[in-house]
Amino acid sequence: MAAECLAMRSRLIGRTVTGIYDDALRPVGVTAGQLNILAVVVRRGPISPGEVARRLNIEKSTMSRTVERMKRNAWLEISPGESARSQELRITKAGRRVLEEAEPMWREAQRRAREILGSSGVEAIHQLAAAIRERTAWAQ
Amino acid sequence: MAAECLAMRSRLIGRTVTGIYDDALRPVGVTAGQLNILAVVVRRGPISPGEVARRLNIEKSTMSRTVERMKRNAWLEISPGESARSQELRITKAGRRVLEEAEPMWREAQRRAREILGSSGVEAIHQLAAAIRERTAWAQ
DNA sequence: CTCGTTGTGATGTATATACAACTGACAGCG
DNA sequence: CGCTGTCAGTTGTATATACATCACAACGAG
Repeated sequence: MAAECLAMRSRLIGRTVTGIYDDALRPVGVTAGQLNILAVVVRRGPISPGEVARRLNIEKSTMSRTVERMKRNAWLEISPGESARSQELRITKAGRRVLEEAEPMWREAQRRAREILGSSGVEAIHQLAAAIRERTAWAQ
Repeated sequence: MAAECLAMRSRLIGRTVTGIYDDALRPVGVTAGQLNILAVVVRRGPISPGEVARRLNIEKSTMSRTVERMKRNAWLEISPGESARSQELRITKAGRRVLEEAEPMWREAQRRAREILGSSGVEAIHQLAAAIRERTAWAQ
């Protein structure tokens, strides 16, 4: 069982790859997940947490807590959105700085990950992720 | 960046696949990771936590806490090992029962996961995991 | 034998994650 | 207008995970 469990194996891959990025990003103190959120927020201007979560296929509760940490770090600014029940996220100066500092490191991590996974591995991951996102799109 | 980050994508895959197993296993109250530990312990007789962790490529601290939970559930029994600094894990009757009940569900989850990932996806995951394990073997 | 090193686990602290339950706000319906 | 259902976000609770550090035992060199 342990020799073939797909859950264990895909988590192993996830842990390993995440480790590469988190190692690289440690000097900046941002995680891969947080960096991706920053990237989405900077790109899409003021955007609601829920929208970011949908774009990144993240649970809303995970998003809520991650945003909280990023706000604590003053990387994100949160203001009430159009309707009183929604919010708007904006990147702050500090957030922008983090993003700029982190980008080359992210690039380096991406390079190292490619190296470790091999081009077929990289392709497989992109393909699988795309398939999952498509499949989940229907649920949203 | 968000469109191509390998860390995000591999974690997405891991989350999705894990979700399939955890859904299937929920009635028994065991997670995929715990089930794998049970499988290793039942197979390898009395075995130390460290050894299990090495076999499953799990951090020793993660292992320590997972074992604690499984002990709390009375699925595992912990006794002092040969040397005073090591321990021996044994599966209990309750643990065996869980394993038996869970196995068909695990099989079903595995089937569903295969279905979702497709045969090329399954192959890619096995291949990547194998490569990572090999690569890490050197570090151990 | 003593000291420094290494192996095994435990623990502190922090993030990511899930699911369920909850709150508040809105929107449509009767 | 008042209900009812839905949407956005939060919070409770639990697991998985990482890294650093600690405690302790065991081992090996001198």
